[in-house]
Amino acid sequence: MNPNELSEQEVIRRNSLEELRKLGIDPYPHEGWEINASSTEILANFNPELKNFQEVSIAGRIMSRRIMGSASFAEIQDQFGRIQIYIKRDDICPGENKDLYNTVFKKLLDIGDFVGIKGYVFVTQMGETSIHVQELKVLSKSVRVLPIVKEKDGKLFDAFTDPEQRYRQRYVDLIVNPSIKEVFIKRSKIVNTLRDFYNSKGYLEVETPILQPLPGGATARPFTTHHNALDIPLYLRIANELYLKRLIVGGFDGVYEFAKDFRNEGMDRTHNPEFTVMEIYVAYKDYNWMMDFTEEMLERVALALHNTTEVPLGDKIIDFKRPFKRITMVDAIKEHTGIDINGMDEAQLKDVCKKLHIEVNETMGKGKLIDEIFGEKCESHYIQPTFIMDYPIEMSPLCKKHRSNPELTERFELMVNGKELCNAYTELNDPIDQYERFKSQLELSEKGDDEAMFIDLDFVRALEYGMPPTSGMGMGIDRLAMIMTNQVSIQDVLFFPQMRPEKKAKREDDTEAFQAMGIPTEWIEVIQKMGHTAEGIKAISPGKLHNDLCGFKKKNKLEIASPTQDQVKAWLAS
RNA sequence: GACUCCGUAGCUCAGCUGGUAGAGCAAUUGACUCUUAAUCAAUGGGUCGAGGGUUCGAAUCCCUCCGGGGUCACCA
Repeated sequence: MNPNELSEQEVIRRNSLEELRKLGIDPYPHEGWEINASSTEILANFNPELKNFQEVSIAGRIMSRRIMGSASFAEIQDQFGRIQIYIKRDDICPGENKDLYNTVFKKLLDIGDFVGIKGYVFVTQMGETSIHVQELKVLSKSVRVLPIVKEKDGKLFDAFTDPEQRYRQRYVDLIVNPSIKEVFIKRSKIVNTLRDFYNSKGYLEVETPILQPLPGGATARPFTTHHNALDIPLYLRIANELYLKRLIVGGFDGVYEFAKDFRNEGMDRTHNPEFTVMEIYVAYKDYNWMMDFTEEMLERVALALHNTTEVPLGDKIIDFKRPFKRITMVDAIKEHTGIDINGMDEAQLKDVCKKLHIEVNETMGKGKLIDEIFGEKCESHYIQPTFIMDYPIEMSPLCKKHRSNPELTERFELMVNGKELCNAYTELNDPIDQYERFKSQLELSEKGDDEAMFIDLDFVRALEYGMPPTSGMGMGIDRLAMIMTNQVSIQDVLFFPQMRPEKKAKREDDTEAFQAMGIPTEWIEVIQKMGHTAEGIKAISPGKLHNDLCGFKKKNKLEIASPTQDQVKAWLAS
């Protein structure tokens, strides 16, 4: 069927628009509607003895209707929830004219329409708090049919669960699956809690460029774009680290940013091309201080959301109670493989990898090898929040060398549920060392590592002016939201996860081309309805086209003469 | 990228080893003044994701493509 054609129910709803207008009712009125109560507020606080809520005015979507002759029940859904309304014909139509009830409410309104109602709250014989409607107004008509989800005793019937439709049409998901809203309300609360925490310490929220001439601060493939006036390539940021540290150089002692980062890499349950990262940099601190800070921060978030440090996640409970376990990377590997890699060279590490059945290749240096061992054998074991400390220097070109071991850096990652949640350094502020590190990244890149960092000379210049000792930390907000709201997929904590665009139905108007082929006008119409193009139709066998056309005619009972097989052959031959 | 499963009415789903497309909700018409997955009666609604093949005959079997889910790989 032609996608531009309306379904039966859509036609009916569009007709209702006209019927409403004929009755002098604007289905899309301009003026607002005063709201003095919400569904949840009424349900929580109504008390028949107090006689409160006797003049309520609310607005929302009609989500169900039960019509019984001259009285009806319906459910109205507002921002917070649903409440039942009771409509009696003679109450909303006190005079002779019963159109508002008989025609407008019963026939022209549908599930999904917005209405405003005024009335008083009461409890029905079945014991449900409801609004007795005294005034009803159409606020906005819906001409597309919502999925109908019903619920009884907490059980859902015909739930709207198809992930593709839920993500592509999130608005529908939010309307019919109210629990989805909760996830995003919690996400907002997470961000607010973090922001309040940082502000209470006196740190400054800042904004830094998303369009960057050099994509720095992380190892990842960027999206590339182009600035026309400057005629230069620009990259969407993969991290904001280097800009925030420039601000520390500039004299701010604490800066943070909630940043959308963009990485042109694979997508799966935990990766979306654009995602949100919070990065914070604090002067005169080191990574030990940052571990304490991170613990306090996450404990606060857990308490703000759950009133306890224990957070359910799948079949596990994650406990964010301070302090978290701390272990060095070398000890973590020792713990899970029994092998002490301390002091090993590249060849020895490769042997270890072989013994552990970890694939290696020529481009891998010491750092990468250690990272592989950790990733394969250790990472997934850290379910409860655990700081993994002291990473190999090759993997951390922006991080200060360890104060007691020059092969390591003062870096930690916080593992939760077997995944990285935070990443933090004692920041490298030695400009000479930083330049050398950038240069060795260049060597890695020449060796074939396609995600080694670019040299950012302006950043080195900034460090040359002097940066105070600083510790910085980055945290994936999407991942934090997944943990705190018990979701397994990043798509469930993003309103609009990236999807392949929907295939557009081609609507080419090839009327002239069809005419040139000698096809009669009445059949051109049919061919277009069947979705054929002038080019495409030539690839169809004349026999099949003949059959299809005659079949279409029969099916739709068209009063036009069938073409002969030879005629069809002639059209296609031209 | 590999493997695997899925795509049937507005929605949720049946449809066996090929033989004229089914149900519930929603819709339409009617009944009904406290219902709540309201109920009762009647009615309409589908080129079964797209294209090709096998066959007298394909929603069903085969191939290609499109879209999506899951697992893995790559990637933080």
